[in-house]
Amino acid sequence: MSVKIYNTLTRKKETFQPLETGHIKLYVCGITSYDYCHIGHARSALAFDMIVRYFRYLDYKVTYIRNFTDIDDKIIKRAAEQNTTTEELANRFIDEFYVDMDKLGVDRPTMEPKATEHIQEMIDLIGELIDKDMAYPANGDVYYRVGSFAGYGKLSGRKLEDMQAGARIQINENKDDPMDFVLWKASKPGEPSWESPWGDGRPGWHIECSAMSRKYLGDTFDIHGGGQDLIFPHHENELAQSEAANNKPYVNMWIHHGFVTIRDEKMSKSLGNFLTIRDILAHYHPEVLRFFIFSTQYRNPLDFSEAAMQNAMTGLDRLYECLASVDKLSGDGSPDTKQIASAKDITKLTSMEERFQKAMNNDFNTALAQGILFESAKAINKIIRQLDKQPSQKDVDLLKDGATTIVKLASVMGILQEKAHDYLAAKKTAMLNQIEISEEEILQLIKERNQARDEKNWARSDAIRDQLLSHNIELKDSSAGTGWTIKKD
RNA sequence: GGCGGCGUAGCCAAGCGGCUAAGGCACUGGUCUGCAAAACCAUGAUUCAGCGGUUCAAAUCCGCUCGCCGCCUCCA
Repeated sequence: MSVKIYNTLTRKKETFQPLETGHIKLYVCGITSYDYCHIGHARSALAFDMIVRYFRYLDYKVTYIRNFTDIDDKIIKRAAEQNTTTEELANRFIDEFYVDMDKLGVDRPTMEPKATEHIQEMIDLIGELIDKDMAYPANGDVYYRVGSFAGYGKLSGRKLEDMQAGARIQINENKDDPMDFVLWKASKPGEPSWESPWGDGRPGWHIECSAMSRKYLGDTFDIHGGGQDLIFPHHENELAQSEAANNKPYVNMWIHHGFVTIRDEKMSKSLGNFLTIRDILAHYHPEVLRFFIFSTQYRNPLDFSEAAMQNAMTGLDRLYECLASVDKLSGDGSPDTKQIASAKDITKLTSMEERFQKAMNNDFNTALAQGILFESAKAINKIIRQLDKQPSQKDVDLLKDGATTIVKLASVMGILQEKAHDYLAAKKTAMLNQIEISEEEILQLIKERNQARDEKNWARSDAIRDQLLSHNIELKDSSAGTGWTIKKD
């Protein structure tokens, strides 16, 4: 089985084959750090976290580089507004980024280079481009000569003429051609700057990724990723710079994920319709956000809403409830009892991993993968419900193996990673804090109600249940006793 | 204006030429229960925005129309 990935460059799903057998080299554009991260950033981090986890699950070695842009116009502007340095501001929000990532359980990439720590590599790269006449200095700036690179536009599928026709490009008299883009910017007084052969200045945005990816992954590497909004101009320009400098293909496979939208509009800082990661985590368990994000295939738009988050939470709870009920199975089964699981349910469970891989191999179809988890949980619930007091060894093994496999597969998406009991208990505690009744009171009332039930005093029993219901507490009677949960709206 | 994507049950969402169109949420009926809840079982699209075409066969390929979204400027 091989992994198929949609490649932006060819606009097709292709069978993925790393350049070096068993070792995947991946570069992803990280954040520009000048503010808190929003859910769109979370989707990016989580999408590639999932992709890397899946490759590692398949036993690939993955070298994963994700950069920080810690110098650019917006950082300079924001630092000036806040009366601080670009360095302090950028580092502060890198720290905040890690706070969010750690809460979300995002694995750290292999390396996270910062732009400001690779100025020399960028100057070297720009120098090579000038030597090849692919770039030219002008009044302290350096520009890339777009017209000299034959492949310009191949990633974003644009023709140079079309771009010029509808272009909204600022007039800049330093440029030979309006489409040329900046590699090095002369600094204005007071701005952070670095020495260069062309005078004091700072790098343009696109050159940093070309320089850092080359340093850590080489001239040509397997996968380059980012959001769909980076295709043009950022990735188009990176490709132009790197291929012109190295005379080699830059990247084999380009992966671009879709946006998070709100009311079907792109969430972005410029539109102001964004929610930060910490806004969400204040109200939802991190796994709920992960579950929500993976409920749609990574390339499709994902519309954020409270209803969608509630939906995700209900689904996640259901899976945890299933795992918890398997955990409750005590001891070993009996070798003498007959197995009651149906052939169909046995197949559902034993084929789970194979079906999961098939889904994931098809361009990381996490939506389908979640469906497979639900089908498996359903089969488990069904078997448990039919179980005798002395369950058969075969059934117990099937259930425990099924639950173990669910947890293992879910780990690719970073969900179901808590002990089911702990997750459900923590949830209960969190919910208790929102209502005006203590657990002791609840348990006392349940005790009273069970006494009433023993006396068949149904009026009293129902009154207590209604009383608890007025506090949003729902009761669950079972042979094992009476449990309770917080009612969903 | 140029380029790209999407339109599948009440909502979310798989499916990418051929098994009864996954799965989740919601709804309804049943089993269970003193009654409930949870769980389980069952039910829901003769049909995939519309219209044509290709094919023995199309939600899936092609064309046109309608609607929505994104990129073309910093943006995950």
